[in-house]
Formats: sequence, structure tokens, C-alpha cells
Amino acid sequence: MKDIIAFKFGNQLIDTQSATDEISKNGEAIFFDNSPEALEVIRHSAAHLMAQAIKELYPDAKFFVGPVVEEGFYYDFKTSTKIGEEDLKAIEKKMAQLAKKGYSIEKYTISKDEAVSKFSGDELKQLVLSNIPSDEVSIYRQGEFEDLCRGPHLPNTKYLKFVKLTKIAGAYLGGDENSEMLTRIYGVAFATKEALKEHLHMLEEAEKRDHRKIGNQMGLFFFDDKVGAGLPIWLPAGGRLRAKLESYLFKAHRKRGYQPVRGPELLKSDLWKLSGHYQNYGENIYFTSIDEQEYGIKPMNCLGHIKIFQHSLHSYRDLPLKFFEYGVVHRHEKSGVLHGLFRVREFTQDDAHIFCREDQIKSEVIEVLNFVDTIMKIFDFEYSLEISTRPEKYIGSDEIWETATQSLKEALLENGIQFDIDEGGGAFYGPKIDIKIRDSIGRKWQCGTIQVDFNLPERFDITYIDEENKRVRPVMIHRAILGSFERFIGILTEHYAGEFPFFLAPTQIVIIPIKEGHQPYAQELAKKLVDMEVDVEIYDQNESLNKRIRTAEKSRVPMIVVLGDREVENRTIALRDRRERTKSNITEKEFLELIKEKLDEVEF
RNA sequence: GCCCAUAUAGCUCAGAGGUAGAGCACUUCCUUGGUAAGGAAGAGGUCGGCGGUUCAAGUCCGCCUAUGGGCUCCA
Repeated sequence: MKDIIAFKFGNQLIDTQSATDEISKNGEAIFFDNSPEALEVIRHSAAHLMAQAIKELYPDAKFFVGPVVEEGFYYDFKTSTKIGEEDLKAIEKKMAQLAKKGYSIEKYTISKDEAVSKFSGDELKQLVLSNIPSDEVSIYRQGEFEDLCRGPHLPNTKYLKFVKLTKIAGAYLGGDENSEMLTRIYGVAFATKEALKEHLHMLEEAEKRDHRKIGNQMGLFFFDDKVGAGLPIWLPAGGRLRAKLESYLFKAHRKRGYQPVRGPELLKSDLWKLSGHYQNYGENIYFTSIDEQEYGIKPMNCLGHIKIFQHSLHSYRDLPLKFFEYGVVHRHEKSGVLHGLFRVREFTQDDAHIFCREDQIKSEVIEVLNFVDTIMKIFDFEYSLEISTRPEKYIGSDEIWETATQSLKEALLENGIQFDIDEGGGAFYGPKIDIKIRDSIGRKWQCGTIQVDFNLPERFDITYIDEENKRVRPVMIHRAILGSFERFIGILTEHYAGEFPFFLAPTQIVIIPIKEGHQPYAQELAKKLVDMEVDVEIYDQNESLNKRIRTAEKSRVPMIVVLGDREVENRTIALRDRRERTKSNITEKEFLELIKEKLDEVEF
């Protein structure tokens, strides 16, 4: 029988130190294993153990908060010593020593006033205390080490045998950029050695899917410090992949009534001032000057589309009007946040603006959500939705924000769609629904977005003519399905580990003629495939057959066609499947039909 | 932008103050092979950049640039 380390009572985890007789009798026992509840307790105590170790190694260390997070735990602290990655090993070692000592973890309660004087020399703890509303606080003690904490904790440090410190990072005190920077150490802990090993192995495997690594291997894109940080350069293979994605998505938009339009890359600053971008988004915009006039390089495509709307008169009958553009935008992102294709300074959005009547908002939002869902299903993506509400910097009245936010919520609620709320995460001109997808190591990235905007229509005074021949203000819905091609292709790459589905793969078919005499057939076949808009490569290098097959396999190409005497003679092809490594012989005609089928079955 | 780390050949990486290395890729030649590496030879580097310490710096120090992990921000 495994040891009991806590109880679940109602929805709360209560440790053995805090459990009353009633709870230990009636609560659900949490055993020392790898259940989510047990791991929460284990990791919380692991954070304390780490703090204890740090305190012994760096006696002047002061601690802020040490919570359990999705990926494990961390503790924020400060010390006069510089701590680097190398030091993690020493801390881990110290932790192991302390764990072995088998300190029992004790809890006692004191008044907040007592706590304030107890931690009088510790400004970080004072800050933590000032954020605690109750008059009583609990202290956990293991050996010499004491920490202000509400628990839950393990009964003893002896359980903390399988802990790994994973990374060290700086973290602003309270997440505030203007506050001082503390040191943060992340770690994970498990109940068993196997679970820890498995977790670390999983991370290793996930790293192999990293789009930066695969993008490099497959020649999709690169960055060059002579060109500039955050400015991706697309190589031919990446270009082919991207062109296919763009083309499918283009048709998908046309089918849904979107009109292709295009705005200029830079617009006069006066216009950005009118929209509010200058005041609210200015630090992200690159400015330049032409003939002594200031221009801003567009960080968004909305102004161009608004101008297009303004260019002609619109009847209520025309609405909703949908303009779309693969808009290239530049945004000044802080240097520290750039990250492969996931966060860059130049990217292309699959952007559109829907101009509609107020009573059309809900149905339009739902239509966009369906569009998103269709695309995500094609790629087999799991995604989550988040509603982002009014940020600190914003334009427009509170009522307008309330109406806009409400319309988004209603659209989701009425369709029974689950969503989270990101308070203060909205765009400065309106609230939004963000579509988030996880990368290979579980980080969430915003891809698609749907934003309801009453403000820019007002600022630009755009109108349509209603049934009674009156001018009425339309509402704008800003939306992107993939978000940006850069980020989405990054996510796709990790999702498929570079093994893209046939219709997207940069090279879809590799043809391998066994010897020189088979080349004419290979070229003939390749030509037919190119006519079908399939990307083909012929591997006729002076290498052994095995070598060329190996190279093709390694390149993650979906289909390999081998041609030899038999195939030339019978007009057949020998097909090798990438995943199954199976071989099949079919006629050339059957093969071309198969390819056509594969392409036709893809429908955005 | 801030904290910590990293930067050596096209790629992956070794080299811890004393004459720059390996594997893969590339070029040439031999080999014409039926489903995951045939053989040989060759070419390729201002060791990210600038400055400093030293008789001597890829190696030590400083600054800059870029990259990675976080914080913050966002498609």
C-alpha cells in the first residue's frame, strides 16, 4: 500500500499536516504516486526543497513565490551571487542530500502581524504577505528551513527523490517589467524514477520536432544576422510549401465570398494617428520619412481595407462585405521575444476585414469560427479559444467595448463552444477571440483571431446606406484564420515533425531511376506530374540505389517512385510509402489517377 | 528591453594559452546498382564582430551582434 500524502475534500487538496479527523476519514486519500493531485503536492514540496537547498548554498537568498505550474514548479528568488546553468547541478545535489535526511515537513499557523515581524528583514516575503487577505498565515518548516506557504505539502522530504531542475531564467518581480528582476529556477518532480525518465525522454522527442531544426534540415527557411533579427528568409522548399498553403487558402476565401484586395506597405503617419495606432501601438511600428513626411510601415492591414471600403458608396444590401489580403506586416517586437518562425518582425497574415451591420455580427463571427474549424480539422489540430478583453491602452467608450465583448461571448455561448478569458489581452480597438494551438513542447501560440471593432469605423467615419436611405455606421470584424503563414507553418512543421501531408509537402514525389537508361521514363513521368502542379525531384545522382532511397526517406518526401527495367517495359511504377515502407507496383495510369485523387480530396 | 546561457567548415559537433579537427553534405574519378549509407581522391574556416590581457588567444577579459530558455508582449 502506498503512503497517503494528502486528501481531496470537495475540490480541495488538503495535506496531512492540515487535515482534520473528519477530512482524513471522509476525504479521498491521495497516495504517493504520479496522479495529477499527488504530483501537485510533490512538486510544491520540491519547490520548497529547492529553496532550502538554495538557502544553504547562498545564505543571503530571499524568496518570492514558488508555485506549481503546468510543466512542473519554479521558485523566484534573489541573491547577491550570480547563478548560472552550471549551478543547477550543485543545487540538485544539495536537494538530494536534504531529501535524504528525511526532514518531516511541519506546519504551524501564526497571525499575519507575527509573520510580518518574523520576516521583517525580507522585503520579498513582505510583498507576499501584503498580497494575502486573511489575518492568519501558515508556515511550513523542514529542518532549519521555514517558508510562508499555504501548502499543500508532503509529510516528509524523503519522498523527493526524483527531481530535476530544468531551466534557469530571469523573471520580473510580480511579472512587472518595471520591477526588479529575480532569478527563477524551473524543475519537475515525480513519484517514480520511471515517470521522471519518461518525462525527460518525451521532452527530448519533442525537441526533435522543433520547427527551427526541421526547417533547417528540410531547407524551408533561415535567418541571417546580416539581414536582421526576426526577418525570415524563405528557401525554395519553404517557398513551395508556402505557395501551396496560400493557394488552397485563397480558393477557400473566394468560395466564402471574400474579395481579394491589397493595401500599400506604408501609409502616412497622419492616418495612423487618426486610427489610434500611432498613440496606442506606436512602439511596434517602424517609421520612415519620405520628402519630409513621416510614414509608418504597416503593422496591420485594416487601414488599407478601410480605405477600400471608403472608396465607394455601399448599400446595406452589399453587407457583409469581406476584403481579404495576404498582408505583409512589420512589427517591432522586443529582441528577447523573437523565436524562430513563431515570433518574427516581418510576417504575412491571412487577414480579412468583414464590414457588416450590427445585427450581422453574431452570424459572421460564427461563420468565421466554422471556417477556422474546417481548416483546423484538415490539419488535425486541437485548438483552444480565448476571449481577450479590453487592454490598458484602448480607444472608444466603455459601452462600445461592453457591447463588442458581449457579442463575442454570445456567439460562443450560443454555439456551446468552450473558451477561456484573457483579461486585458484585447487589441486596442476591440476585444477578440483568439485561436490558440500548442507547439511540440506544449507552449500555446495564438494563430487565428476574430476581433469585433466599433471604433475604427467611427474614427474613419465610414457608413453604408440603409433601407431608409440613411447613413449608418458598419461594424468591422478583423479576422485571420491561420494568423500568419510564418507562425502557422512553424506550428505545422512541429505538428507533422516535417512529414507534411502529400498536398503540402515541399517535394511531393521523388523519382529514382535505377540506372541511366531509365532516365527518359523518369523525366516523362516528372513532366506529367509537374503539369498536375505536383513538385517532383528526380534523384539521378551518381550514387547507389540504396543511398538514393535512403536520402529520399531522410528528406521526408511522402512518395518515392523507383523505375527500372521492369517499369520501363510495362509502363508501371514501383511506389514506396514513406511511413509504411511498403512497396507496390501499379501502372503509370493508376499512379497518376491516385495522385489526382489525393489532390482532389483536399478541400479547404 | 531584462535575467541566464551559447556562437568553430554548408549541417551536426570535438578542440580548456603554444602550427584549426571529425562525420555528413559538396567537387572529381571509379562503380550502373531492384528498395535506408559502394569505393577513392579533393576542395572547404579572418574559430560571430570589435577591442583588451599575454612572448603567444578559437581558448582569458570587456563591449557589440545573433541565437536559445524564461520574464514581459503578441499573428
